Amino acid sequence: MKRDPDSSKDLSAQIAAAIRDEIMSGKLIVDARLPSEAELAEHFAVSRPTVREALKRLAAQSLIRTQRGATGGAFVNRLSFEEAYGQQITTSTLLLSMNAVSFDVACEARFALERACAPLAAARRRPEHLAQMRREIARQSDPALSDEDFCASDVALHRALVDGSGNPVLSYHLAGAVEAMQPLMNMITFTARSRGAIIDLHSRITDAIEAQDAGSADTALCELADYTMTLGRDVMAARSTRAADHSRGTPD
Amino acid sequence: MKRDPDSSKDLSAQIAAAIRDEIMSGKLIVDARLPSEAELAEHFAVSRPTVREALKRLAAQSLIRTQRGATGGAFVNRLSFEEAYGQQITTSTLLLSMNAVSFDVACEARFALERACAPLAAARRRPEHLAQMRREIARQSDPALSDEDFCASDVALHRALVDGSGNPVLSYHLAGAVEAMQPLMNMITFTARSRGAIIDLHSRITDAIEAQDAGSADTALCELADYTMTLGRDVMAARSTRAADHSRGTPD
DNA sequence: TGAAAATAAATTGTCAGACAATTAGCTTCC
DNA sequence: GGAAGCTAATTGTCTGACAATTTATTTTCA
Repeated sequence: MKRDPDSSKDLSAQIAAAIRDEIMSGKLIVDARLPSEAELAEHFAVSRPTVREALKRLAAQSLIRTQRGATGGAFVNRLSFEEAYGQQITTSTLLLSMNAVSFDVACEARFALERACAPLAAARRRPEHLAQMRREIARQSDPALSDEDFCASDVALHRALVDGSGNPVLSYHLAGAVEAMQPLMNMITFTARSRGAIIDLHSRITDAIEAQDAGSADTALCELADYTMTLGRDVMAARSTRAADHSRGTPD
Repeated sequence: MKRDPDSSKDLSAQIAAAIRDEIMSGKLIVDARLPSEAELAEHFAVSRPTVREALKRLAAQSLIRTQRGATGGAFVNRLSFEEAYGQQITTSTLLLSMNAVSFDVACEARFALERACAPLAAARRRPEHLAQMRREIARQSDPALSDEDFCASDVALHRALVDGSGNPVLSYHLAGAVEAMQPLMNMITFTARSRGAIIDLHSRITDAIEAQDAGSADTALCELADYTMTLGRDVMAARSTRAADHSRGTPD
C-alpha cells in the first residue's frame, strides 16, 4: 500500500486512492479492518487529520464504515444495493441538471432502458409489483394530487415495473435513469387531460405486464415515451415563445 | 443552510449533507463559491478540521473542487460525463464483486440494456464508432492476446456500440453495466474456439450496425448473450466439480 | 509613465498535540 | 455467577500554528 509520490493531488486524495485500489483489487476484502488512523498516519508519514480526510473520502463513497471504541476502526464496507441506488440517483440527477441535458435525450435514454426491462417484468412480475403499480395508478387518479406528487408517483410506478424484472442489477442501473427524470418532469404542468392520458397508458402497461404480454407492454411504453416527449416539447415551445415575447417587449 | 441537530451521524457527515442538499436543490449553482473553511466553521459552529472532512466528502463525489490562493476556495463543480462514468464504473464494479452477484444475473442485465442501445446505434452510428469496433475485432483476432486483454477489448467494442447510439445519457448508464462485467469475464478462460465464436458474433453485430439493420444486430446480440452465459455456466460447473472432488479427497 | 519586482492578504493544505466520547474486555466485589 | 466499575483502544472533535499557493496592491526603477 503506497501512495504515488510525484502526484499533484492532495495527500488525502493520494492516500484515499491507495486504499481504494486495495479495496477494488480485492486485497482488502469485505469487513476487513483497516489499520487504525494512527497506524495509517505513521505508514504514510502524514498527520492524523490528513488520514482522516482520506478516510472521509472513502466513507462518502460507502467504501468503508467506521466504528468507535476498543475494537473499532475503519472496515471495508459491503456496498449494499440500497447504498448503490442512492449514489446512482445522486450522480444521475446532478449529471442531468448540471449539463443542460435536453428533455428529449434524457427521456429517450430512460424509455429505451425501461423497454429493456418490460419483457423480463412481463415474464417474472410478482403480485406485489402489480399491486404497487395499481396503487400508484389509484394515487395518480386523485385530481387533488399536486404536480410534484404526480411525478413522484409516476417514478414509483416505473420503479415497480423495473423491479418486476426480478433482476436487482437491472433495477440498480435503472434507478438513476428513472429517478433522475423527476426534476425534469417537474417542469411540466399536468392538465387534467394529460393526466388522464398518462394514467390510461399506465393502466395499459400494468394490464399487459399482468397478462404477461410483453408486446403490448412495449407498445404502450413507446406510446408513453412519445406522449411524454410531446409534453416536454410543448413546455419548451411555450417557454421560448414567452422568452421571445419578452425580448420584443410584449406584456405577459 | 442548517445541519440536523438531532442526527446520529458525524458532524462532518451532517455538514456534508447540508451542503449537498443546497447543491442538489439548485440553491448553490455550478461554479458558485462556497464560504471559506473558516466561515463555514463559524456558521456551523464546528472546527475547521471538521469542515474540511465535510468538504472532502463532497470532493470525493466530484460535487465540489477546491482551489488555493487569494481568490481560491471551494466551488460547486459541474459534474462532467467523464467523472460520472468513473463513479458509475467504481460503484457498479464493487456492487457486483461484493454481493456475490451471479454471472447470469449480471450478464442478463448487461445484454438487456445493450440490446436497448442497438436500434439507436444502428440508426445513428458514425464512422468512428464502426472503425473502433473493427479495430477491436482485429485486436481480438490476435491469438497472442492474453485473456485479460481480450476482455478489455471486448469491453471497448461494446462501449463503442453503446456510444454509437449518440445518446450520452444512455452511454453513461451503460458504462457501469458494461465495465463492471470485466472482472466477471476475467474468470473465464477463452479457448481458441470460444474466441472464434465471439469474434464471429462481434463481426455480425458490427456488420448489422453498419448496415443499419437493427433486427440482425439484436439477433446477434441475443446469440452473444446466450453464448457468454454458456461459457459462464461451464466455468461454474467446472469449479463446483473441482470443489466436490477436493472435498472427497480426489487429487488434482 | 510604464513595467517589473517586491509585498501583502486571503485561502487551502498540513501538522502537532490534546481531550472527549464510545466501546470491548477485564477485574473486582457482592 | 453476576453486576458494577475500571482500563485500554479507537474514533470524533477542537485549538493553534505554520506552509504553500495564488491574487491584488504597492513600490521601485528605468
